[in-house]
Amino acid sequence: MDTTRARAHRLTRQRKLVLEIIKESQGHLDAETLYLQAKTRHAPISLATVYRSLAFLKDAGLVQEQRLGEDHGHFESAQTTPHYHFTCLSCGQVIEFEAPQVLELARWLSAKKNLQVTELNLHLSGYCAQCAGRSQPAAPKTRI
Amino acid sequence: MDTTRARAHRLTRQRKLVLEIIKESQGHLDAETLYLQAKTRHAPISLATVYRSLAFLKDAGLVQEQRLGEDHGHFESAQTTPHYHFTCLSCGQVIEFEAPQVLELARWLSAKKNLQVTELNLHLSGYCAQCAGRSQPAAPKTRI
DNA sequence: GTCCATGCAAACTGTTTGCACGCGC
DNA sequence: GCGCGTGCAAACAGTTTGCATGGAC
Repeated sequence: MDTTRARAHRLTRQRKLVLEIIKESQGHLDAETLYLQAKTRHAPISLATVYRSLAFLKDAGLVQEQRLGEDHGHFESAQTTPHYHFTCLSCGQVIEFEAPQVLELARWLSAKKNLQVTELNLHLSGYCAQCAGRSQPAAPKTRI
Repeated sequence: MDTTRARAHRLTRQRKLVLEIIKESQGHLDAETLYLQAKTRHAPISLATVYRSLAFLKDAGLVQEQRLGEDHGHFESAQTTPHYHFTCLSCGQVIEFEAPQVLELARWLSAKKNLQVTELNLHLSGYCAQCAGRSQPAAPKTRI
């Protein structure tokens, strides 16, 4: 009945572990990698629990999920400064960058079309400085 | 040996059909919907062929794939003017919009970090004008 | 002691693939 | 008629879920 009543959540070893690994890695882990990293540590954890913990932490606003052009999700520690991602199609490295213009754009759109924007996802891909130097196989159909 | 030699591609009924449906729909179909629409027409086609045709057409630059925050892909006819998408989390409608600033942003980033950007994906979600009017269940954790 | 969280395995969704047949060229 | 495209079903990856047990509070 009382929907405002906070549910009793438990801070288990596994949840702490998942959050810890994400924070330490500083990167963009997928669930599988996270699971494997957890295994290399002593802690026993199952893949299902990794997913459940991630869902929990995401819901709590402690981690964020990203879709970096792959068919599976990547997770990173929630940050205060919004930032975006560039993925190199050749070497796979992910570069983070800030771009305040994006928020302006969101506000502009918000006002123009009267939308309430709650999520924003900007993802670029292409070739990083190093990889662009090497000869690309044919013209990498530049669509932009 | 001759990598520049064009492969002989065939324009089969199924491929024509897939392209036709995408063009007519004007929308953002996923493979399943596309498959069902094809079935309602006379044409016999399998889901596997839908995927294969989409891959083919995508490769040919005739259709583009979008990830609209869902766990599955959406496809639309390739357009000359770049545009982006907003998905309403409440009613599910997809709103397209143009935003030249985005390309400027990409160029800016390209120059600043010396990247070669070939793909750009900007996706917003939140609540549309109609849905934002109705009372939302609690504060829709606005992260932006 | 109560209940939520976990582990396991099975289910599930979206997508891809191997192989034999069919059909565009 | 050659060889690519198709259909079918099975395989696949990532993710979710049912149920019995375990552990946080």
